[in-house]
Amino acid sequence: MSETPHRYTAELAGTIEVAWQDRWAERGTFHAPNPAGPWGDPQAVAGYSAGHLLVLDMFPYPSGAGLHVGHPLGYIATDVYARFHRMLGRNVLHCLGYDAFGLPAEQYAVQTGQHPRKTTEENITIMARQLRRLGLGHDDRRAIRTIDPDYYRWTQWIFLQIFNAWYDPDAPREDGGTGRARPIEELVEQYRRGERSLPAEDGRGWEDLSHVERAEILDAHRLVQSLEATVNWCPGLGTVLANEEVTNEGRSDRGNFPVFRRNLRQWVMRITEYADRLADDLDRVNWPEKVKTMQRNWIGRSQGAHVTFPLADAASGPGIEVFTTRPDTLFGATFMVLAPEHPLLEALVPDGGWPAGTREAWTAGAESPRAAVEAYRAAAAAKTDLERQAEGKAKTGVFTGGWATNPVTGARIPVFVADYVLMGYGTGAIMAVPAQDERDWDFATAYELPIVRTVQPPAGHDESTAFTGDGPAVNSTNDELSLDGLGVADAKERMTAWLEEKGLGRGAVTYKLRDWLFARQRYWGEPFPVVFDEDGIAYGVPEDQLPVELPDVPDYSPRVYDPEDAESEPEPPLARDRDWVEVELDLGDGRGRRRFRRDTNVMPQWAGSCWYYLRYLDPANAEALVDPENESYWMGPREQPVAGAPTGTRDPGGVDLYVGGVEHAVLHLLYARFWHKVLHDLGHLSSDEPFRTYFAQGYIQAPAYTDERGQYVEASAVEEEVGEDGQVTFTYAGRPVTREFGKIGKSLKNMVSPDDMYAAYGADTFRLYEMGMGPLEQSKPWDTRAVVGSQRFLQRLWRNVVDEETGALRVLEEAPDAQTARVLHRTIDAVRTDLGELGFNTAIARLTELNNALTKLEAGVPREAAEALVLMVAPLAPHIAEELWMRMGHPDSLAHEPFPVADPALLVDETVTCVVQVRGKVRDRLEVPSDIAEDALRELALASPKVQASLDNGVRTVIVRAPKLVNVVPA
RNA sequence: GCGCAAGUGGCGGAACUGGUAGACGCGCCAGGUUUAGGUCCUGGUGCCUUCGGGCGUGCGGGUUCGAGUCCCGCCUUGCGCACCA
Repeated sequence: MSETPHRYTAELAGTIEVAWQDRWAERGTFHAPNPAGPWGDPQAVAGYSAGHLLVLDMFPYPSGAGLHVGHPLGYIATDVYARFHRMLGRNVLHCLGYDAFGLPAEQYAVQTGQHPRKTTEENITIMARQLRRLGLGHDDRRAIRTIDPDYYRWTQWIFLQIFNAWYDPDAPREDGGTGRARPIEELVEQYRRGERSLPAEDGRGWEDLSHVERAEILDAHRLVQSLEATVNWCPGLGTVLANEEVTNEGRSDRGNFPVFRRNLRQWVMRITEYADRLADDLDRVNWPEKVKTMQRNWIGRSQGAHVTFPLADAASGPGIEVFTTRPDTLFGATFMVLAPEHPLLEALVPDGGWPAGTREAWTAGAESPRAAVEAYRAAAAAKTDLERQAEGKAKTGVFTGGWATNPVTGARIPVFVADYVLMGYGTGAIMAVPAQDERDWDFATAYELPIVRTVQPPAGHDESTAFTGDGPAVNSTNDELSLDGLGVADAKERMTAWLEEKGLGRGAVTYKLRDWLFARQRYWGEPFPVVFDEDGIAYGVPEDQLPVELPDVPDYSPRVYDPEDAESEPEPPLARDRDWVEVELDLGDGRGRRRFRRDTNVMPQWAGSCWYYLRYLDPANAEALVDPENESYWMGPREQPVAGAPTGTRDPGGVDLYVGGVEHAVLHLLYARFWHKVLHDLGHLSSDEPFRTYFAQGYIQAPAYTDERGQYVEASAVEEEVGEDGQVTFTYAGRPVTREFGKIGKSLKNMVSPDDMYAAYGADTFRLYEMGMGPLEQSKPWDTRAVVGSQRFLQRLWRNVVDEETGALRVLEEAPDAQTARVLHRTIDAVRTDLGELGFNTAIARLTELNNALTKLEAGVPREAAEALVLMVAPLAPHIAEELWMRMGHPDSLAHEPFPVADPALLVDETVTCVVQVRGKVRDRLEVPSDIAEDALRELALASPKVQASLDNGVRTVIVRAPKLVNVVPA
């Protein structure tokens, strides 16, 4: 390579980097002291004048393929931020553990025919080595792993907390709202004292009930329940999945297998109890609006009313209950629609032929309502979600033969069955108001149904369409009630009040959010800390018997099926281990040792990642999942609410900065918030949200190439050529290929490993390149060729301090000249601001300018400037900075050295360039004193010959913005 | 279809509350070091130009002394939601 022996090459960088990584580890440089718990060191904590900061990365899953250059992006960003704040005098907690249970780990193990623990641990070893080589300033004592019994013991403990809790919607909260989780014993106490009436009103008290009866009552209140429910069964994975894990196309998030609806008994977490708080508290956190919107959409809260429509022909009966967000349009409800799965259909359809008033279009050509409805239901049941979607928005349906009564008009209205109404939302039945709803309009026009406008559309509204906007109510009067003239909001209120008064309906809120299906019929996960007795009653395993360890089984593969086999049944691997399943335990309930059956499901991957950040705070604590003092120190609410929060909002506490990809916007971020709130309600946590500030990082994309068949070819073997005409072409093995940019990975054959970067450039160069590419939130293309720019920066920095020939120090023991001092302090000022705002790319640009300016100093670089530059580079490229700092005579690490502070006096230049414009176009530039008076500047500008030359007819106005701009407006 | 972002040199990207468009880097061009290539160093680099200047931030309008930035309409790309009553 180079003849100069002390040149900053990749080899030298590698030597320096590994040496510093060892020193940091030996010295425990990044150990953050805790105020309490097993590592409690209150004195050390008190030594931090500028407070504390908790920085967090999304919990990584150790993949079998190793890291690619996209993975470290966020880790580097949080590391730079953490190191910067450490230099500002804060006690910074930053670490990283491993989310190692779950489907991908298990699939990888099954593929390679090895035990998942073995492959997972090997993968962790590889990943830990790759990450260590990056030089992240992590507190390595806190590198927890979800698969360790010491960790999942607490995952199980949290499960039991949730299992042994119920949601009391009337309990006051300290934030002024009502509704919170409470220990189930408090519910038992209420029943025992008779403060709460028992469901069966047969005069018996709590003590008179059998243990089965009591269990039934309590189980119906628990925040984790075992329910017979419609679940997403995925034969290809051999397990059921949560709604969040099923894509819009009705396939599994992992593996893209078909998912079928089945009724099965499963564990369900009652996240819906928290729907309101999960939606409302988004106002209190500093997150990207986009992610907040995604969570709000997923929760899908809508305000409206439940209204009951009596059946027209039955003397009595329950009627049809609907949910509507537009009770104001009730006068315009001219028909009703039930979902094909609606349970009332059976009773509603009359025997015999079509009733009087049936139109030809309603019958689908069938002989009778029963035949028509049965055919329609069968057709709907046979359709997958994908097929329903493929049919677009064309409305189909048939008349049920049944009639209902519009409760406000008294009109007899037909009841249809149609698949545009979904059983899974609201009540599975709607009142159809074609005039004010596009879907109902489409159906009404297709089936010749009446349309009555009850909101007056504005002039110019297309009369062949529904009107869904605001306007005065019309045609909305009966003997007791008139909405006419009212706006939508007032009309809703009036109508809801009237319905409530008449007992026909009541205001209601519905949610799209469903309860969280929590069990997986797989092997590689946390066992449920639950056992069943011979009556099928579930008991939590006592705390002192945790963890329930995952047994080693000879056959850990899940039973998977033909992905299309909807009729297959889940079969958990743990069920095959009879010795484990059948167990004799003393639950400590005074009934002695009894025989039980263990739960053979395991928890979903989200379980371990729902709370890992809490364990980071106190990983060695054997008494509690986290010492309350540690939790409130690191995560407790702060004085100030987050930026942009509505006035009066209180800070919810939580992690100070969370960085990760937006793909977890709904899944992980929602589940973790839910668990956190439960633990908060039960008094275990002072914070009320897990992630106060969340930053969604962009992705690094890399070029991928396809050949003429559209197949991806190995990107690293593609050659680039610039033709005579300047056109760039790409070839692979001599044949032309087409370039695109996409996610880095095996499937696009465009892997770039950080290991290659360490070898070719060193970790500092790699870090600098990733941080300099552009804004953190943006996705941007990887370009290995461009990495050299970052290396040149570090080589110049090195040369500014160290003589390449001799290795001797080159810094001058004299003060910088005035100009250098100005550049230095302007850089300090800018870099401080940029690093605080995650503006790493602009910080690097400013540091590059300073570095280049110092390079040009013939005599050498003054120590003051060199040291400040090294300290400012330290968060970004820590190894070279430590090395130069040491060579400049400092024996201690610079990790806790104060970050340079700009001298305000040096931020103002003596002279500035003033731009002189004529009609907004630049005509001249003048060097002027920066404190020049407006009048003097005006004179100077008008005197400019270039300005005079472009003024023919004199001057109308002169706008002066001293000292930087003058704009002359000609007459 | 609805909603939200974003469109700036050959490329990644700068530009604070409207005030010098293109910081910094890649690439490219020229020169230097080197036996040569590469590395490295120095300088140049938006486009056009008759060398006066003209034109330039997706397109078309507008507000303003002055617009990448503000307003209106469109186009493109990306993301999210998608019969949610």
